[in-house]
Amino acid sequence: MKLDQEHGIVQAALQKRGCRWTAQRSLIVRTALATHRHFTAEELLDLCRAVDPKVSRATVYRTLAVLEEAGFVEGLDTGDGGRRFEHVLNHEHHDHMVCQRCASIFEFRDEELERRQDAAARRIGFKVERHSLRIYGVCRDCQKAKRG
Amino acid sequence: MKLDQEHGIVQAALQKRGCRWTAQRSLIVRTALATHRHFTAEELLDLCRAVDPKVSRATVYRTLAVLEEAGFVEGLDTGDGGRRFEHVLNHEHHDHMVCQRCASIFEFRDEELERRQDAAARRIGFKVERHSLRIYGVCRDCQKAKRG
DNA sequence: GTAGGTGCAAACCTTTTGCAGCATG
DNA sequence: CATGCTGCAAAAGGTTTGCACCTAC
Repeated sequence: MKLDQEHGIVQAALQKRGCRWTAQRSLIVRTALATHRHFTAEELLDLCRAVDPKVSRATVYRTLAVLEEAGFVEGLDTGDGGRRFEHVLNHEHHDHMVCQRCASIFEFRDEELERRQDAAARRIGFKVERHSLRIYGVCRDCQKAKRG
Repeated sequence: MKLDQEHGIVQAALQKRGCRWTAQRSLIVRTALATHRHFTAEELLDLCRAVDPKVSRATVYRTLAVLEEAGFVEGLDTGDGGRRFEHVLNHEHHDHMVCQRCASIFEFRDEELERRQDAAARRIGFKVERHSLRIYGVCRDCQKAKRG
């Protein structure tokens, strides 16, 4: 199963970084990988607690921080102050369009966009670590709904 | 003076929206317009209190929300959970590079970037209202500092 | 006069932290 | 068996809200 494989990759990577592999981390990682949505920390906590009710909130936050640092998870601000995460394993980098009406998130990618961002940074000697591009607006369905 | 003129534009626009023009709003708007930095709500509060010590925190937050809705102010997440604002009056749109070491913010603009974003949105029928592009990394000075 | 704005303080929400006990490597 | 992880609960930080009073229109 693909999930087990990914789970193994994360385990190996974290252990290589000197982290211990606990039952909680295993559960949190598995749950995060299995979630094909952009989740909040609280949502992830709930999902984990459905399996093991005594996982603590602090552990979820701490594990998310580790995963983010290791590059397996990426945080994105939703523009309204909220924070959501997505796992990026076997997920090539992409940007997001966020519908302001239904909160749907659409992913897209444009190579030329990436290149030009790098070029702009190079121009002022800025070393890029990551970037975040979000386009806010109204998705096709909500435009229709409004009219209809 | 340019500031007075801008202040007048904001006043007119807010009144047209049915808002009342109070001494507090006037002060908050003037202060925000005069600040040529990316400020937090708390910093704006402090600046206002330097003039009138009894301006309340709630009023600053409420006014910032109105200004943002009216398009005079734009919020940007700093990537570390923080939120900063900038006024966008007579300020053409630009994107930001945020140094993760010294927190400096560099503004840049690339027409082709804008065009390609619009094109990507059009492709899926998404109506763009605004966008936010932030590049995180290390600025030239901090790269030097690290080496030196 | 009335709807909207204000100040205060408390509530809220999300995230972080201190600490004592526990389990991994 | 030492160090890192966990759970708990409390603290922290930023933002919002309820309410009574005030004021622009």
